[in-house]
Amino acid sequence: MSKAEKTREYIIEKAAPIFNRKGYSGTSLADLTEATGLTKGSIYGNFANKDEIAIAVYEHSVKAIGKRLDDLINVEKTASDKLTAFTEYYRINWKKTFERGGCPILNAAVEADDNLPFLKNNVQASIKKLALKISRIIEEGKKNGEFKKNINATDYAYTTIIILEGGIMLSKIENNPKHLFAGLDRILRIINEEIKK
Amino acid sequence: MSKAEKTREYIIEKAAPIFNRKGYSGTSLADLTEATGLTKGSIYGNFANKDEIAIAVYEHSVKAIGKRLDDLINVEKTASDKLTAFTEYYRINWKKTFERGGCPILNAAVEADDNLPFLKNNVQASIKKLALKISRIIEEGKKNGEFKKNINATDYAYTTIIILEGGIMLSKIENNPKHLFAGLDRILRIINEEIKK
DNA sequence: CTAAAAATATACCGATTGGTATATTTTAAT
DNA sequence: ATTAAAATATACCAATCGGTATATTTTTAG
Repeated sequence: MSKAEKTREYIIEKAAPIFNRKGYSGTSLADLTEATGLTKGSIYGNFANKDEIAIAVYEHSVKAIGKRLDDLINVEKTASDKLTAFTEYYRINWKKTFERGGCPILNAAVEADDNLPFLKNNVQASIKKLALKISRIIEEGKKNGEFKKNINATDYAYTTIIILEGGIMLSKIENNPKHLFAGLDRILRIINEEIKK
Repeated sequence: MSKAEKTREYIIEKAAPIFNRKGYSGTSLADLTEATGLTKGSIYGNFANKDEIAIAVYEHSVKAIGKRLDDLINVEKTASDKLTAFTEYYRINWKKTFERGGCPILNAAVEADDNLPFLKNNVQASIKKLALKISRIIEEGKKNGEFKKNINATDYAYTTIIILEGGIMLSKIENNPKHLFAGLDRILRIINEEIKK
């Protein structure tokens, strides 16, 4: 890894929680020079403009969560346990997640939809990817006999995301994890009552 | 109503969709002078600063939705029909709502939690008010024998909000109402299967 | 160790930001 | 119709915005 590549990653890592907390419009380049200790010249030597930083930061944040989710999911054997592990991630990490500004997908989705066309495709793609991660587990459960065969895996994947993100939003603004936990409980209940055989 | 009061309301009405679409940080005073046709001097003659405009706009937006919800709910007799009417509001108005930037509560919650302390209390209060609106209907149903007596009305109210806002977020970024509709269906299913006797 | 290349810092740019003092116009009571 | 008060417009402010040309430093290949 060249020096510039290292610097690029360093900038992304330092910028990630700032963009996630303050949003794209709310984050200035002065915020980034302060957080990194670098100068504008150095940052713009590694990124063409602010948009490019925001995209790189968003992709980095989503990828990091995906990896941490996979680490938890992949140790489980059954589809049911994998879905439970998915919900456990948020039960375990809510505090750290909230400190870093909450769910990057939720934050970016709400800011980007009307306002940041350059980021919208990335957000849409990351949501599709997350839905695919969940629906694949459900399909796996259908195949190995754990789950009902006549259910729509994609629909349940999106229902899971809806409840998860709604719960994060509510818990974040109330500064209390109980709504998120209630959402996760609701997801598990749906799995037990509607998805499991 | 004095001239200034009229101007104040006029500014709020014109500013509301702009703040909702572009967010607080993303909305400039130039946006507001352009949308109103007024000058900065006139706007600042009616508001002390940008924060005060944002607060007034937020309160106006939430109040307007509350009123429209009440108009739909109050024509219904049973608690069950009132809750259905609540969900119907979003089925009917999703398009107009999306054009105006989506749900003000969701948007403000996501931007305010880390970033806009001056608005946070208002968002928290409006969510509590919405939860109360729903839980009162549920309590009404418990009293008149429609709903089970042993359920927690507040918990179900917050579950409703979680699913509603999660569905709005997803549908908005995908520009497709299906996720919102699926959320509303899920809310009605919960009412039928868990709340109704 | 040297020298070219790559990376970073300095110093600047015009435009825009939120905000204000003051001048002008409009409203409304007499 | 007159006039004081209220409302709005004009013209400005310093600070910050994203961005860049260029100088300096650091890295790295030979």
